[in-house]
Amino acid sequence: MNVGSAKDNAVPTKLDEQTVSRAEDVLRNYLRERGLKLTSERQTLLRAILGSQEHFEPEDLLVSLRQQGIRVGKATIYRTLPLLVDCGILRRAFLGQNRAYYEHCFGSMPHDHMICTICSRVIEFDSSEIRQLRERVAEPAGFTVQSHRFQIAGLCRECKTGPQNPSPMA
Amino acid sequence: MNVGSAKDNAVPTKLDEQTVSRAEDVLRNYLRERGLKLTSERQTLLRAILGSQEHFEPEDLLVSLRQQGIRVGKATIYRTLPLLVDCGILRRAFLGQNRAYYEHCFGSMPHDHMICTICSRVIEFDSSEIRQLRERVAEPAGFTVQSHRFQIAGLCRECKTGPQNPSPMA
DNA sequence: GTTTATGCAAACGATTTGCAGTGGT
DNA sequence: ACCACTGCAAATCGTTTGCATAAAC
Repeated sequence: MNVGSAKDNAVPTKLDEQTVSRAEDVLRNYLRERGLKLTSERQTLLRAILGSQEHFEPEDLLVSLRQQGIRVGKATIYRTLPLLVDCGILRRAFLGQNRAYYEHCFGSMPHDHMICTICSRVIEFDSSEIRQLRERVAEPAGFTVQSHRFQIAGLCRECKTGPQNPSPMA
Repeated sequence: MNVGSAKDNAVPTKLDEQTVSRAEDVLRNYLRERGLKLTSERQTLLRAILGSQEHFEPEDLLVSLRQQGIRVGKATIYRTLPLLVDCGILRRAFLGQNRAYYEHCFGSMPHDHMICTICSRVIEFDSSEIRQLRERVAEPAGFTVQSHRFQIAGLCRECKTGPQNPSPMA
């Protein structure tokens, strides 16, 4: 059930070129449909995002790219991320407190997050049960589900014995 | 299963004095335990919050109080809300995009929210099933649950036939 | 060629913080 | 009296926007 766990942000890793080009197709179609353009910056960002295995903030992307000697304007990043969300490549994941966290969801198993209130470690878990539950809950209200966000705050195994931290869900 | 629905923010309503004084006790104890003080501003805010039946933002509180001719500094509000969250009277609820939403949870049934992506209507629903589910999911990871946040985005009954809006979960 | 995108820097808006004065305890 | 709290205004910080230039189509 546990899919993985994470700590660092937006660390670029080896890319599956196959996946990249499939994602690029998705993006290309999405853009064409609305008369938008597939610029080199958008391709760069798409690559960077698919390469990141973790949750990241817009700023992380900027830094990560700079370290690779690639310069992309901050505004471009902020303007591009919503596009990628909209075409289903990216999703906004859990929120720390009042800032945007993203993770790519292209080809990855749907999941949600547990976040340790002490060490901030993030543990992912399969969300299929929640997916069923959300339908069951929405139906009697005549509500049509588009998406959900589910996050659990608490103490991870390692922090359970350490000093307590009361803050429930920042 | 459906507990209610909401639209406007922080509209003061008639208060159950009994509830107010119980809540005040909770707050008083919480403060005393850490050498903090029960000021008149904190009492004012507690009252205002208990009186609000809806989800609200810090700014809503400020405005609502001003309308009643009560002046409380914005900073005081921002400094007080986390205290109330910490002592369990308040909770941070769903987040629009990157701002803080609160609702009081003193004596109210635990619930989560469905939010219509078109009209922003909020529908509350009982969260007991989610509470069981979160334990089931946390246990194998050795994770101790403190709290969760669950929100469903989609189309409410009324908007289902109106113009579509793609944005999944802002 | 036309139109959308980029990069920069300025603008924004929510939240936070420093500080002098006020008020619980 | 002491120390925390308030209010104000200034400071932060993530995010958005305006505009001149560059790049897709």
